[in-house]
Amino acid sequence: MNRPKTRGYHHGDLREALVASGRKLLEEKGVRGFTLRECARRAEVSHAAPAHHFASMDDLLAELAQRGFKELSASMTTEAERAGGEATAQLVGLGVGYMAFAAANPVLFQLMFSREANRLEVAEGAAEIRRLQAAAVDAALQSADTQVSGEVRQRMRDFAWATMHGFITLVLEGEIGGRDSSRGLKARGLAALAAMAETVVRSGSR
Amino acid sequence: MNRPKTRGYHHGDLREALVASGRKLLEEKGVRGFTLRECARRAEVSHAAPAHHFASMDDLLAELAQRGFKELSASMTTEAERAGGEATAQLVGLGVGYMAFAAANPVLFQLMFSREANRLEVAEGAAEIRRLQAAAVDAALQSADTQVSGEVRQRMRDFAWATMHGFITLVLEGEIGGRDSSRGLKARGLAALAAMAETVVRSGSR
DNA sequence: TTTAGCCTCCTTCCATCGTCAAGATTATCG
DNA sequence: CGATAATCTTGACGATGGAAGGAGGCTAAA
Repeated sequence: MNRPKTRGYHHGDLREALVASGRKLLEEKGVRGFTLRECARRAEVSHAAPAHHFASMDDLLAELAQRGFKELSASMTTEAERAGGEATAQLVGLGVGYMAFAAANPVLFQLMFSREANRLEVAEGAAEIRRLQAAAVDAALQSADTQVSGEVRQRMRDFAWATMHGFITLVLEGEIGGRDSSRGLKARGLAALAAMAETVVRSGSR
Repeated sequence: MNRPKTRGYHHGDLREALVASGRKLLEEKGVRGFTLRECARRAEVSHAAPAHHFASMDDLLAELAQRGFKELSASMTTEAERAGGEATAQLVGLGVGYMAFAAANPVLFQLMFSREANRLEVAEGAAEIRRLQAAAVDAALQSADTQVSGEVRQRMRDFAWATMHGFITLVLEGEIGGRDSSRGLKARGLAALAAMAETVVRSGSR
């Protein structure tokens, strides 16, 4: 073993080390190439050590997904604040934060929204995203100062989320903007978000 | 072995049998639970037999994805024809076919659009979908009898695909309509598609 | 300070997996 | 009929996730 002598038998903070190495490994190898043993290897620990911190590999993945959702909502609120106070601008801003996170963590994003990581704690993170999104849609609808039925509001929430989720998903899968520059892709994403926001407010002023 | 005596040492059509059992297995166990050996087991064949028909497991998955794309485009064109001749109706119809296929084959759909199955033949299938989609968007734009720039047309293609892909994706991941009835969900999907189509034609009449 | 108990980590073991190599069996075609 | 190719089986290898039990180090009570 060539592990640093500064640490002895005990690692100190293996749990965090596993989360860190796991996250890197995930982006490198993809969900299917992810391996608990390689994870332990990178933390310079035996292959059975992780069991004391995560009952199974899926537990580690769930933890990664859960933290991912926290980062995702942070990225969304950050971009929304930067976008200013107007309702549609905020809605677009949320989408920008959403896409920025996904682009920076493609595999983690895929994992977060894969049915296989659908535990309770993870679903909680997704619910927070839904709340952010719904609130922004509702605000945009209200800014168009016409009352709108509960059903239309629900439909616009669906629609708004679907558009922003679908666009970035297709980008990550290589279906949109294969040989496009990052700059050009961002513009296309913004255009999709703008079309989405416009449709939302228009449905409220009718 | 209780394999039918009608077949001896040779299977007869192992390739097709593997494709069939593989497809079932995929939906049952998910992408991560998919196993080449279990696949061979269900075809009542030794664990190494598949190697003569598929060089690796990914080859089998690629074949499944490729066939999936053929079915997907068939489902889309079928629904589009049923939708009648109007351009926006056709656009919505394509989306209905898209969602119907995805709902009927959730895991396969996920596989088809996962970056891991991104071989040349599979990408060809995805390109066909893109073509269908793009043609319908262009037709809808043209029906709004105003000329539109190439860039706007591209953006509307993005937008339209993103909306329909995003909606069904979120449904499959359990993020939309968790405890909703199938009927209700279909209505929500149609509403999203309608909002999308309306936005497309509106961008053409301005 | 000593010591008992607990937490962390390691080693070993098992069943399973994908893939490869070699042998057995059948089909095909000259 | 006989040889060649295609197909399938058996057996093996390295790697994986997980379980079991032992060893090392920490902490708190005595």
